[in-house]
Amino acid sequence: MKRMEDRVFREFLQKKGLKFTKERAAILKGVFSARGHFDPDDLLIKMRGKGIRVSKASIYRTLPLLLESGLIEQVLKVDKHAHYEHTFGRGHHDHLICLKCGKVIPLYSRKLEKLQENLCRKEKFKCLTHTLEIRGYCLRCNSKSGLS
Amino acid sequence: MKRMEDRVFREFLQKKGLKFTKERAAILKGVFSARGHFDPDDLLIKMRGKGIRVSKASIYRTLPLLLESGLIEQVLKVDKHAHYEHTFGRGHHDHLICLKCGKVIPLYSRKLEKLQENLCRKEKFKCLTHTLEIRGYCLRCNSKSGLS
DNA sequence: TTACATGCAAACGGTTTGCACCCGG
DNA sequence: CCGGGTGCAAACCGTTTGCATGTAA
Repeated sequence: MKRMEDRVFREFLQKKGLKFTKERAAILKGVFSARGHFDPDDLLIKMRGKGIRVSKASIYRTLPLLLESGLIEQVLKVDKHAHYEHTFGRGHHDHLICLKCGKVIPLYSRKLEKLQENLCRKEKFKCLTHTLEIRGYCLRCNSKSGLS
Repeated sequence: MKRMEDRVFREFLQKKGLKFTKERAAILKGVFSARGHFDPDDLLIKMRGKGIRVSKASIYRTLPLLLESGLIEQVLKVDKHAHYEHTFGRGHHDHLICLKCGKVIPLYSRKLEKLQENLCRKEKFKCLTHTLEIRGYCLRCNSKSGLS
């Protein structure tokens, strides 16, 4: 009774000429038994608690692979290496971020802001600020390269 | 010919019983002469380049004040201390994050997703993924406390 | 005059890396 | 058998902090 995500990951690794080791299998299992968010350390502690021994390094090396394979998403990147921009006298806006050239394109949509407000109201959540980052390829990079 | 943001910052500091030092004035000026994004180190280097001497520590201590005063916004918090969640077999969703209790409430809106797609199309941006984080107070925390 | 601020350098802490050994294909 | 993987511990590096000194109000 193999789990679906096992197959996905295995095939992803195979395609890249990488190996499906028992450590990677264990990490995958740990990730998928997490109920909500986790950070690498959470994961390590939880696995240790279950008597599974993997190194912190392996976790750090495996998570990007899971990310790349689409099995997990990165959320809530907090605190470290902060970037800022001054907004006084300018409006709030969100960002389109090109994954190839790193260009950051500001984006503002009144409709988008309104919609977010409505959603918060529906959840009875008092919204103070928000950050929207859309990642992908800008026109220039998208046309330049055949594919990702 | 004092700049508007000087006044705003000065008043903000005064209200908190803090001082408007020449270093803080210099940092403010540096921040407002930045064209786009910057990180603390960018700022330091740029200021050094102009012969302005402030310590890295002062920059790190001043940016949160500027943030709190509403003069700048934090964007693109990258890389460090990453959080993940597995998404395979579950849908993509965004997050409401309570600044008091830290609770994370998943949020999904088809309308929101669609709108983002449209905006990208308009910008000729090939969207791959996005992250939306709305920060504020959850129902429980918002009603519990008098004010922010 | 007296908190509060500054600069410096050391400490912190999450993440990455070098290396010797291990193992999946 | 071999190229990639692992664990360990050290290195990294952005950020924070302790402390002696400086200064705005």
